[in-house]
Amino acid sequence: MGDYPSPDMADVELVDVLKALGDPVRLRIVDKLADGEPKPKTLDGWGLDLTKSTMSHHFRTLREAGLTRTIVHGRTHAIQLRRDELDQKFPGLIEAVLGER
Amino acid sequence: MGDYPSPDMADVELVDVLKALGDPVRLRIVDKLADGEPKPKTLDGWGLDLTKSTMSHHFRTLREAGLTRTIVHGRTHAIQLRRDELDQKFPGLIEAVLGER
DNA sequence: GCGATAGTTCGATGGCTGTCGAACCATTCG
DNA sequence: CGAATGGTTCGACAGCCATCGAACTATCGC
Repeated sequence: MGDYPSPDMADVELVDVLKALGDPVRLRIVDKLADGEPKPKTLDGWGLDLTKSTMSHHFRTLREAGLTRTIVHGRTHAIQLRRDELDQKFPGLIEAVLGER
Repeated sequence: MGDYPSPDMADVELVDVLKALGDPVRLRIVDKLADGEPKPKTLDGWGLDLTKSTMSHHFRTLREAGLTRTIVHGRTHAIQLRRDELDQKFPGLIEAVLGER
């Protein structure tokens, strides 16, 4: 049973969010998720040259930190930024982090 | 020759700022610096039960990440958030991080 | 059912990092 | 000068973490 629980936003701590964002790979991933739409994990456009297992590790870290949710769809997974909830809990944070582009 | 160089804000990378903030001790320190005033490193009010050397390590990390500057004043040091520069380079970030209090 | 595909998990490895105590450095004050 | 004070630096240590390859799980399509 593939089960990919995201924490309740009430339990999400700012410091853990910041720690998750304080890695170049994960910051990049979050950046690609900026528009709020779910993106397949297989996306070529991550622009990252990493193994499947390493990507999986980062996806998990983001999810457990409360930044993303995983949407299972058959044998493929999509990942989505929890934009609304994050904006409510940490106003301005996501926007600031996605800043310049 | 006590020299405590802060990096040029132009060279400061967002991911390094986030990494520096992604630690409970340093997030706390930054929080205490919120008002922009220099605070003595000896401040009792940090609320942290750590050794001198450990505090020194965190102060250095914050400075090298571009978050703070050190002001030497005789044999005492003060630390100050680089609020204006940070606001200009990463609009909204500091405010979002200082959020709830 | 069987092969292929999407993804996770596990174990190993090397590097980074938070913490401490002790030694050291610089400045002030008597 | 000499002692006390504020801080840094160094070495050691333990725990964490990014990365990889290999093994495993589950689903789709023939």
